[in-house]
Amino acid sequence: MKTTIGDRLRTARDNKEMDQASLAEKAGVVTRTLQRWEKGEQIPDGVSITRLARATGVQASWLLTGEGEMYPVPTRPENVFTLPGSNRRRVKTVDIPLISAVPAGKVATLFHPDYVDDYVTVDDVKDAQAFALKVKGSSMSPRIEDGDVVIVSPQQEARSGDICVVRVNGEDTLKKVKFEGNYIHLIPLNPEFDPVTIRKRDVNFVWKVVKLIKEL
Amino acid sequence: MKTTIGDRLRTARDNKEMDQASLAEKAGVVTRTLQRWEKGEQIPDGVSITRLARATGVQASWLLTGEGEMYPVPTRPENVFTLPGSNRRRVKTVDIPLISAVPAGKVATLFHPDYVDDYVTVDDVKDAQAFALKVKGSSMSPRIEDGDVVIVSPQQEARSGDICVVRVNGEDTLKKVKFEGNYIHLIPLNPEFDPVTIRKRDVNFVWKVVKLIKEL
DNA sequence: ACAACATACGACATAATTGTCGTCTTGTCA
DNA sequence: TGACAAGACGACAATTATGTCGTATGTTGT
Repeated sequence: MKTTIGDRLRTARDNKEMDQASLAEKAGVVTRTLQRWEKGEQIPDGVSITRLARATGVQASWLLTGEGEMYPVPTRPENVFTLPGSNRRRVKTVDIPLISAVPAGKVATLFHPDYVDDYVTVDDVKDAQAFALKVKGSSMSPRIEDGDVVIVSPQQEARSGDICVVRVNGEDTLKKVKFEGNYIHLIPLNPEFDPVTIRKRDVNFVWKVVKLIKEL
Repeated sequence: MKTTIGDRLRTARDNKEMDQASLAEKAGVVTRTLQRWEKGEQIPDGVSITRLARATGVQASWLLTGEGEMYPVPTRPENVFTLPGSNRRRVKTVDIPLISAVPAGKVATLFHPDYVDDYVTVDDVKDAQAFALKVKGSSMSPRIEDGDVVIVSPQQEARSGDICVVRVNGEDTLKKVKFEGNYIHLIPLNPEFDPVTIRKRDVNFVWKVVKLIKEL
């Protein structure tokens, strides 16, 4: 069952609970034209598609292809502004969702509003999928402690010696990792805890920690 | 400078190093039509836009609006997921000067452009006089290490047990402080260093550290 | 200079889309 | 029941996009 642009347009309009007349007006066309689009009799041009996407709140690419996200993921706006002072320079900051608990399943779920508690603003994080986590437990103490916030960049490849968030058999830990063949060593910084060696196939993910924020 | 669909289409084609003829063929139109699109004389219909986006590898929504990412972000395939609206709330952020060296004299001097190397953006710092410092030395290791950035809030009163930037007889150190009568104990976290006890009148200032940012 | 190529654009016919008008159906509510 | 709103759709003219010429410009390599 493949959907057409017309079907998707209809869905988008229904979701917004708009009638044909008002959507057509926002798209800058008459009702009859919108009907022909919804019926698939004719194909809207690019400008109209843009207006339709805006008016219905869906993503233009979804309207066109049916692929990708129907509604935009909660965006993290870039706050770009100029700072005062003689050595003015542009600073690019990013808002990153702070997630209380990493739910089972997909990474994308993380950005679900239910899981996003808050946002933290940081400089210099390239990864659009980066997010923040509050640390629980003291296995990385004293360097990283309970309540600290770590910024995780799932797109960056983790290497031996990096501090990472690792999920093993459904359980999440924060450890220094060391790769060795098919095994991964998880090394707590806290000498009171012992290193653990696990098989790579038991690991659900290894996410590199790129920044640490500690409130004192 | 606002770009049009035509401009973006041209950019996308150039980036792919395709000539008009081959892109036009992939879009299912003749060269002349592609030229009119690039020149902005006419507007392609939805199906053509989809084909153009596919052929050039850019995102359809970028082609249409110029907003969002030009090229799709490398995402894990399992990430595709539809999200409802967000309950995002805005957080107030502050830009704080990052200072390389604390000069002698008043706090206000710190904000002189000559001393400001950079700015860091953080949430939740109430103190308008707050500033950031790069840590040198390892007396607070392993919790705070060389190269970490600390946010200092001179307006907050330091109490026993707080980690502070202390200037004693013109020298700056980062230590845990303990007040006791007319004396202050400066306690490094690093056990290799010894605690120091000094008289209060030898202390130029004690600034409380409210946040620590560590790049990994 | 010459050929080969990519690009640019005018002119005109054809095809597609859109606006306008009218009519029809369906469901809702007083 | 009648009035009304939302939607559906046919017909025709107006508008816009496209295809198919032809021709012109600039660049590259021989």
